[in-house]
Amino acid sequence: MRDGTKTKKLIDETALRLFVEKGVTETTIRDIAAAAGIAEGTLYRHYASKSELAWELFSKNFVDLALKLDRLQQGRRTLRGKIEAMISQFCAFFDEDPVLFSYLLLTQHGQLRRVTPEMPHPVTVLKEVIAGGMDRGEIPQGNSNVAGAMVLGLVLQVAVFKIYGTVDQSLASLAPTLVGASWRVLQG
Amino acid sequence: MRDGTKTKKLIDETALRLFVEKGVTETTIRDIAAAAGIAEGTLYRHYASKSELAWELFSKNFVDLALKLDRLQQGRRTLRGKIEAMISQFCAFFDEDPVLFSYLLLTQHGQLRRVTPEMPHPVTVLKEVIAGGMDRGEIPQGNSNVAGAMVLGLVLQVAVFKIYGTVDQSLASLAPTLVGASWRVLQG
Amino acid sequence: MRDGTKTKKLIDETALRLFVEKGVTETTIRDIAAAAGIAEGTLYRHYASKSELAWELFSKNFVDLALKLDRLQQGRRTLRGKIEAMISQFCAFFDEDPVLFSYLLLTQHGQLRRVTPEMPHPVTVLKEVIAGGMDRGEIPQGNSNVAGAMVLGLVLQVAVFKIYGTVDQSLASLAPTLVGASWRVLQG
Amino acid sequence: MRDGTKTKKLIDETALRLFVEKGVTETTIRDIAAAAGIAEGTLYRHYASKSELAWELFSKNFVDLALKLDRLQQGRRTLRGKIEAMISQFCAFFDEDPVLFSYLLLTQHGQLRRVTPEMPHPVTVLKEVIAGGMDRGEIPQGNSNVAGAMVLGLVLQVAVFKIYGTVDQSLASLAPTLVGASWRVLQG
DNA sequence: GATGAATGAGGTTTCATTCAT
DNA sequence: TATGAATGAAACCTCATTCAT
Repeated sequence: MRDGTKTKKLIDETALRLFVEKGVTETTIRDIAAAAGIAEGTLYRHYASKSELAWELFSKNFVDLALKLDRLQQGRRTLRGKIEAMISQFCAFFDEDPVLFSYLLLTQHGQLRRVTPEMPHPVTVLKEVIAGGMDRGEIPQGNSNVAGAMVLGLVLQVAVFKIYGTVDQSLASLAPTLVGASWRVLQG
Repeated sequence: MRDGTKTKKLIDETALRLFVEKGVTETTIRDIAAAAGIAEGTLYRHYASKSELAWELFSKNFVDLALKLDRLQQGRRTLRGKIEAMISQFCAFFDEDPVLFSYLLLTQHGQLRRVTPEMPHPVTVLKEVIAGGMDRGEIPQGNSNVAGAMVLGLVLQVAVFKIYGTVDQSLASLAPTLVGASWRVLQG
Repeated sequence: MRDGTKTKKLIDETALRLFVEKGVTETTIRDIAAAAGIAEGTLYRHYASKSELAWELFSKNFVDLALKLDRLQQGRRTLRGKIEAMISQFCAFFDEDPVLFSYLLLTQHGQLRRVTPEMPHPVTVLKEVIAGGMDRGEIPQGNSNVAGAMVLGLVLQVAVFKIYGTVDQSLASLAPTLVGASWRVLQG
Repeated sequence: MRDGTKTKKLIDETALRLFVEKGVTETTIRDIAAAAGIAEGTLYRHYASKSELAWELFSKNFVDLALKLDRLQQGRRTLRGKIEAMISQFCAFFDEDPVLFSYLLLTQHGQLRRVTPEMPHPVTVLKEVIAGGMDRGEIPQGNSNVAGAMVLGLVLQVAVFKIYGTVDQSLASLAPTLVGASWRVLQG
């Protein structure tokens, strides 16, 4: 019997690439099928609809990232250590699979409406790590939502510039800079 | 003589609001016409196409922002002053017209492909301001693209959190925090 | 401006004819549009979907028939008179617009699931007329549902045979026969 | 040796039930396979196509009914006896397998186009029985097609009401009523 | 016989745009 | 300038059927 797993993986990779290249709405089922070398109907054996495909691609990896970051954070004691671990690993993940991270970054606003509060969320992880640091007196007290947003934005915007080619170094090589800057931001 | 200017303004406001609420692709000409209380065909008296409408709404305001920021920056001597002026005015603009800024922020990745290098660009302004500060020795030398990205991201992500309701203060009230954090970031 | 009323009427007539000729599911939007000489999209200016079209064609005429029968029935005093009026007029209606009645008869089981109890219903009219006759002692007491079914079936099956060509007289010419038979049925 | 007969029976029963519940066109091969717990492809080991399945289910049972009715009719001398035997047995059959009879009744108009004149047909049996009665002077002369339609409709519509729940007695318990009414109808 | 992934033709529907009024 | 019915290309999706296992 033919093995569906391989086909599904092919669909995932192809769709991800096209979604990043042209945007989700601009990518048609035909595009994906043609690029993957499968029939249009085949896609529907694996996903109920195009938006389900876009959503699964987003949410699976989004949750996955949150869980990974959380695990990393838990491996360190201090806020500085946690920030260091999360940022440098984020950079490493990004460099490993830039297409995936482009997808997560560029389509976030389209998909984020569907994220439920129960889903593990990278932003929540970061926010709570920072709040913990404030509680332990490692950094001054402050609004952890705002602090989280600033650290997050600082890192993500550099990633966006990398995607657009405005920045050309690898993210990993910029990790120390990002960690340093984040740390200084938190000294508010 | 029927006053086309009023109709155009109505279209602009309605489209902007719907684009933010549902996304550009998800908003149909019919939606806009219905919400504005005009006929579908009328829209084409004022814009050549839907994407022209989306683009004009984006580019006009985007360039306008760049020019405003540039004027502000020119009114100050020091990098610190320039940063202060730009960030606090950005916050004020945002608070004045959150819908417009939501549009600029949330649809940026869709429209940015069409931005030409000649167009005045907020990012360029910021980058050059920072480069100037480095040249004048006000902050340590470094990669001004990366530094610009970090400052930009820090501010914009707080704005995004404000849009999503994660942060609830006015941006203006957060301006000093943002300026302080930006300044510390630049001490790389 | 173009007048949509004419187009809608054209759609109605064409769809009705094709639905009868080939069945609702077997008739495609393309078929209807081609036969009516309009674009496929045009149909959707007048009906939200194909099934909405099929349903409106059914329910409007179904309710209409019920109301007409009820009005006829109210014009007569006795059960015999009411039955006479309803059956002979039903036959006249049928002869006038056999396509419409074929549609009502042949698609009834597909559409009947959507009929709500509040909708005026030919069967209800008939049943209540018969129940009234029983109450007034014009015919023996009995189960008015069963009696209604028998009278209804007797008339409709002849109509069905007429549609299939098994019977070739006009229904109007058979009306006296149907009235007589119905009356004898009710002497249960 | 795997027993294909069992699978076929399973398909038949499942398909029949679903065809009645949702209609033939509205039931997919997938529906049937899922409900029967078999693979989609398996169905094609037993039937050449879906419409073949629907047709066999219809025609086999339709012809079967015609033959049974004919045998019953032949066992009686008088028209009254023949009518009595056919109607009461029809009621018994219906009560035994309401799903099957629902299928025959509700899908008849879809399948009837495919019935050939050579096929034994319940309507033909009934018509000829009535014609015989007229010939023997048991009932007044008349149009046997019309008379057949009336008797048929009278019985079938009660069955339809039973299917829809408007009538709740068993058909068998209504058989005497139906026979009596039919007999009175034939006194035209 | 049985499986179920894959096919692809064809269906329904959407929607930016045009054009007669 | 404004209208809104009409267009038609193209999107998404369904599903009977095939075929490699």
